[in-house]
Formats: sequence, C-alpha cells, structure tokens
Amino acid sequence: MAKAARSAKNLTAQTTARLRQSGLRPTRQRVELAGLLFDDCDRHVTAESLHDEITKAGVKVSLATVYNTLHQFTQAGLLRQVIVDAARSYFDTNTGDHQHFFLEKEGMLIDIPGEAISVAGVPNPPPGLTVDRVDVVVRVKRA
Amino acid sequence: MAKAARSAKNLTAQTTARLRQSGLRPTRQRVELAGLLFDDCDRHVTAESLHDEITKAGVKVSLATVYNTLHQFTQAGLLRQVIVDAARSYFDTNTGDHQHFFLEKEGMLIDIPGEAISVAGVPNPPPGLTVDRVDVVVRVKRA
DNA sequence: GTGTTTGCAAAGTGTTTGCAATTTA
DNA sequence: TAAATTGCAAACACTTTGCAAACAC
Repeated sequence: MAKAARSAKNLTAQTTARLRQSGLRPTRQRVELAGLLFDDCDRHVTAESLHDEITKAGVKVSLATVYNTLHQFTQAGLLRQVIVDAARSYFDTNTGDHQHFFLEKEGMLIDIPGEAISVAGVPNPPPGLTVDRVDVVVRVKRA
Repeated sequence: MAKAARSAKNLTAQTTARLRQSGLRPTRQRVELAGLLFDDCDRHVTAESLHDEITKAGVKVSLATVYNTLHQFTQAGLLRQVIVDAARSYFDTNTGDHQHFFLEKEGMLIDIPGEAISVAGVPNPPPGLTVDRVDVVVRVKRA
C-alpha cells in the first residue's frame, strides 16, 4: 500500500491515530468531522458552517455535537478559536503563529503568515499581568 | 460663571450640544448616558455594565434603550465598538487610533496609545479588498 | 401637533447543558 | 460491562424588535 498514502482508508487511519494521540476516542462523529477539518489545507469554520458541510456530505451529526467537538479539538490543540466577530465563533485549523484578514460582510477569514507581520512597541502590561498572545486582525472591505 | 467650567449645569449643556451636533435629540436618557460616558476619562463599557451603573445612580433607563443608545452613539462616531470577546460587545469612548490589552477573565480592557504600537509587514490584501482597520488585541493574564 | 424616542415584553441568535439512549474499548 | 459520547430538547446569555405610550420641539 506504499503508494496509497492518501487513500480514504489511510486517511481514516491517520485521523483515528491523531484523535487517540489527543486523548479523544475516535467516534464516528469525531472521525468524520476531523476528516473534513484536517484532510486538506488550512480551514476556518463556524459550528454552523461545519454542521452544514457534514450534513450535506450525507453524514448525520447533531449541531450540539459539532459544538462540543470543536471545543474538544480546541482544547486538544488541534484547533484554535479566532475572535473577530461578536456574532459568531470561528475555528482555525492552523494552530501556529499567524494572523488574519477578516472580511466582515462575508464572514471570511484569510491567514497572514506569522513571519510576515510584526508588532512592535507593545508596552509592558500593568503589574501582575503577563502577555498571553498578541492578535492582529486586519479588517478589510470590498474596494 | 467663568470658574464653573465643570459645573453640573454646564456639563449638561455641553452634553446636550454634543448630542445635537451629532443629530441626536438630547432626551433625558441620552443625556444621562452621555454624562456617564463622556464626562471623565476614556471608558470601556458593555450594555449591561452601563445599565447597572446608571441604575445604581438612581436613573431609570431600560436595557433596550441602553443598547439602542450605544449603537446610536457608535453610529454618530461618539463611541467605537471593540471586538475581543465572543460573549459580549464592548464600547470604547476613545474613538481615536489605539489598541487594547484585554484581560479575558475579568472582561477588562486597557487602552494602548496608537503611537506606542506599530504593525509592520501587513501583506497587501487579496485583489478587490482594501484595508479598513488594523486591530491589535494583546491578551493578558494574571501572572 | 407631529415626528421621535422610550419601555416593555416577546422574539431572535448563537451557544451550552441535562439526561436517557447509544457507542467504544 | 464500564465509561465515554451522542442527540435531543430545553435552557441560556446577550441582543434586537414591534408597538403603544411618553416625550421633544
């Protein structure tokens, strides 16, 4: 099976292993969701968009489970939550150091590589506080 | 009345004028809310915190009106909305160029002067998009 | 007076939770 | 079988809205 590195069976196996490594039982729902999230390139989803997607793929997963799974994946370090919109929560499969363009009208996020951007001059936080993370959101509009 | 530049009567008059200039009728509720928001230094409020505050001050304003007023003030350019938390909306009386520390646990925002911080290396947005604003949120934690 | 604004209560939206039934190991 | 997970429906927190009464000019 040397040449079948990306066969469906293999992907499922990889996904299963990945979930196990993260301490999550590879249930049908988690494997299916992980399949959508981690198979290809980096992705940005909301609970609803992911639920729509998996439903349209003919897989039955409740919205509540999608919410729970997104949080479990986030806690396991497989996803990162991105806060750019008061109305909904986005989850990013790219957990590395990077920032975002955000197109509010369409609810679209676009990654900006961490190396590209640099933030200088952040003052020391008030006494007793330490910097956890610096988030940059470049809000863009259709010209 | 030369020395009474900050008398209650004068403040009300200033507030009233300010609201008029923004095309907002100086109703009792708007004047009271504006009084809390704009009298002193820069402030960060949520609808609920502002409603609590004005209620504790003995002034009756419904929560719905606080929400409406915050949006009207924002639209008039007197406030700016700050998105740092998926759960609630913050409004900032500082409408100038600046950024924020955010202490998630306590829901506290602290201004960072715009001159202090600089963001370099923002890539050109994808074709058809223009940069509207660059928001920096420095998430901090108790040490 | 006339058009604006308010307040209430109801509706809305995205999200979380309690718990019985199901699934995993 | 024991423990973890799911799905449903109800509960939730925050926010918006419809409309009659109150208010500003």
